[in-house]
Amino acid sequence: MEEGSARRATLREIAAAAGVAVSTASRVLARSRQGLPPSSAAAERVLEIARQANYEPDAQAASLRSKQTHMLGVLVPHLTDVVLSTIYEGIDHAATELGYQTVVANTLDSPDEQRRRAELLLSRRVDGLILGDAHADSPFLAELTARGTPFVLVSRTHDGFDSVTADDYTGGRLVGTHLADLGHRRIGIIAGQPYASTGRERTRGCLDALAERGIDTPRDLVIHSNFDADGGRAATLRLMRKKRPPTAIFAVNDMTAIGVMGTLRDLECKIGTDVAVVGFNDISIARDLPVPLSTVRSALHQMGAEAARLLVARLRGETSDAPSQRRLPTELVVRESSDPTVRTRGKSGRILKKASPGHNGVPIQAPARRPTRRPAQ
Amino acid sequence: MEEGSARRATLREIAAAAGVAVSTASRVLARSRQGLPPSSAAAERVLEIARQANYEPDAQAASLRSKQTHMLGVLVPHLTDVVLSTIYEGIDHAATELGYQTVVANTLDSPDEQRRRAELLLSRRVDGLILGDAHADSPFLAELTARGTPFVLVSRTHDGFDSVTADDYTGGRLVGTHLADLGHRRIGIIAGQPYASTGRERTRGCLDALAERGIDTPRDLVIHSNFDADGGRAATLRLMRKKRPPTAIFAVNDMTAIGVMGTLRDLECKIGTDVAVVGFNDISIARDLPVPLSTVRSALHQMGAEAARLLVARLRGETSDAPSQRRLPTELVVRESSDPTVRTRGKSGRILKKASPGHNGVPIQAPARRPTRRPAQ
DNA sequence: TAGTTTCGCGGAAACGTTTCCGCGCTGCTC
DNA sequence: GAGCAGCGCGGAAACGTTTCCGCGAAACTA
Repeated sequence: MEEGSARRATLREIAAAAGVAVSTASRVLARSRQGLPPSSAAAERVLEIARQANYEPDAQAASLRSKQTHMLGVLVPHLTDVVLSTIYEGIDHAATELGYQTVVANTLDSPDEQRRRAELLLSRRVDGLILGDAHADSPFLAELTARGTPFVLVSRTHDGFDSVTADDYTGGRLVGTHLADLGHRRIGIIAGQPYASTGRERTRGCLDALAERGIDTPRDLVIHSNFDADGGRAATLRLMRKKRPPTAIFAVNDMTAIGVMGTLRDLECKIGTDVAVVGFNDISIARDLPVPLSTVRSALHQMGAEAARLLVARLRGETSDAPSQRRLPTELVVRESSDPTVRTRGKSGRILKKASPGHNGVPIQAPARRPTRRPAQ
Repeated sequence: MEEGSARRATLREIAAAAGVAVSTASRVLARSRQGLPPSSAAAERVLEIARQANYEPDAQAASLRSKQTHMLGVLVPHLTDVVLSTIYEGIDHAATELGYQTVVANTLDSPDEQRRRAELLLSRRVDGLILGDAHADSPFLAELTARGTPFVLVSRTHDGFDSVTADDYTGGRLVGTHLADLGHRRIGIIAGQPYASTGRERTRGCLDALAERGIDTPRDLVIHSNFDADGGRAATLRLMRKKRPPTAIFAVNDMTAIGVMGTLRDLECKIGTDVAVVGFNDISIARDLPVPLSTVRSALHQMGAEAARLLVARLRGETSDAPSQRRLPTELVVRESSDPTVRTRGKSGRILKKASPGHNGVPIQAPARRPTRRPAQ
């Protein structure tokens, strides 16, 4: 093969050069990594020599002995989904701060692939897992628990396990309230996949808020779909082809909402005037779209970071045993896709309605807005 | 700490149960992993016992001895950029097929962070690196070569090193030709960061194609920016505030183009009519936008996959020594943001112009399109 | 049948760390 | 000044695998 490959210095060499035993060198370097100062002349010598030799411990060897890899495995449905990649960036950011590295894998939301990739990560001996693709009905989480593998859910939750999510239910309520206040009485919901807690909770929140205002939503206006633009396209066609199509559509995901808008445009509906559209997550392009998208902002980066911190706390045994189900607050961002009277120029001029964070089941007091004319069908 | 943590079976235990030496067990399993059938009764016994015990070799221990981790490190500016995450999915897909795992890290396009993360990956003893964030002027690549670290560039190229990119120059030419054919004579280019070969090549291609048609683009119409929507916003404001603003804008990146469209909307310009907009990459939402975006399609997933395959080939010493600079063909996708007469409904109805792949410097023969009226102002 | 090659097996070393254990030294206390 | 606690050091084992080496049996050749 190649001749290059400048061999990295080994601990044995450092120790020999400093005239100490390798155990001593190991201890000195470990202490220095914890921020402690060298405690003897020999220790200083070791540090200096290591620095000069550009020594980096071999993580493989270290973790073979210590049984700790300082790696976290992350499973997500799709990194090309900006929601998940943002969460992952948050995970990686917090993990790095805590001295952990992350390894991520796509599972395409397939239970088989989820198992395969988890097994692969576990054979790398990751210290724990962060799962962004929890399925409502899968026995996988229970199996992991039985095996004693530490893990934390993110984005989607599941009873009985640690999780960090947005307050999806309350977020859904915000949307229901908003659309009702605008005068809508017939609202279609594109609810995502039934196995994802995100879509379920957001849908439930919206339906509850509507019901409290005397608006009953027939079953057939709630449609399941993929969490991408194509899912939004397909669902929109089904909704708009009904005898009495909705005057507003809530897509539980911004990408889906973009598909909705694209399809409405194709159908020559004016977005926001003929049909109101609201999404969820406030991904960065939402405000940059030719018709800016109303949506519910959720703290995706923070969500990932919190999940990583929770997992590391578990690994360190710093926490109580009860499952921690953290729900991050959300806020409604109104833009022209639901209310054309809101002119949002550049960065400013947005209207936010904050939810009272994490307080499920209590109606949000959103300031009543003037009911708009019922949109032409 | 915990009592759970069902210990995984070790090779020693498997060997003992089968009544063979661990070296034998190791060989048998290695052979079976290569698809070879067991060659003796003892071998069959080992395989059966391993299967029952759900045995998975400890990757740490294996690579400590064998000096091969079967891991590839991937560095990208930002995974939240769908261009990079798509490339990464391609990398991971091909790597998995070849029996490699990938570890990815964000570098935020910062040279310091690039170094830090590369070092971290290397201390995990990854077998090689795939770099998606090559900087034009950085000495980093030469250093890696000097150290004998195998690597391949993706998305951005650099003289003298392996790379897999889109044929950015020809892609840029397609845009220049398209806009000239539409009758535009004053075209703004939002060129991305000067250190990225992508933006540079695309810009150069566009300028060349225009120049060949007698259109000279003043320097001040070429503006550098970040590769995101905000970059597009800022650059558009600068362009449109000029005494003689352009009638068309080429953003070398779709996200940037979305920022352009958002800003044009704020300025009350009609996209495609007042000002034509063209992006680059054809990310999936381009066609779903309320005003569908004209853009140049590049094979991002394939690009990542090719990069992974090239790196693995290098690792296996299967290739010649000369640097391989692969350029994947691109094609123009015309939509309403540059040509409102193209009505693209749903999935169909798009017009594609293919580039002759990889043939730099030769004018593309695009069918001449009727010149449109010069846009207002 | 004897000699030679082939082949698979077992033993043991090796990979680069961390951690356990025992020992000697320092410094304190009485 | 003697005894004892504390501390840091060196030696060595351990982590779980792969790979080298030598040996014996089987298979083939002459």
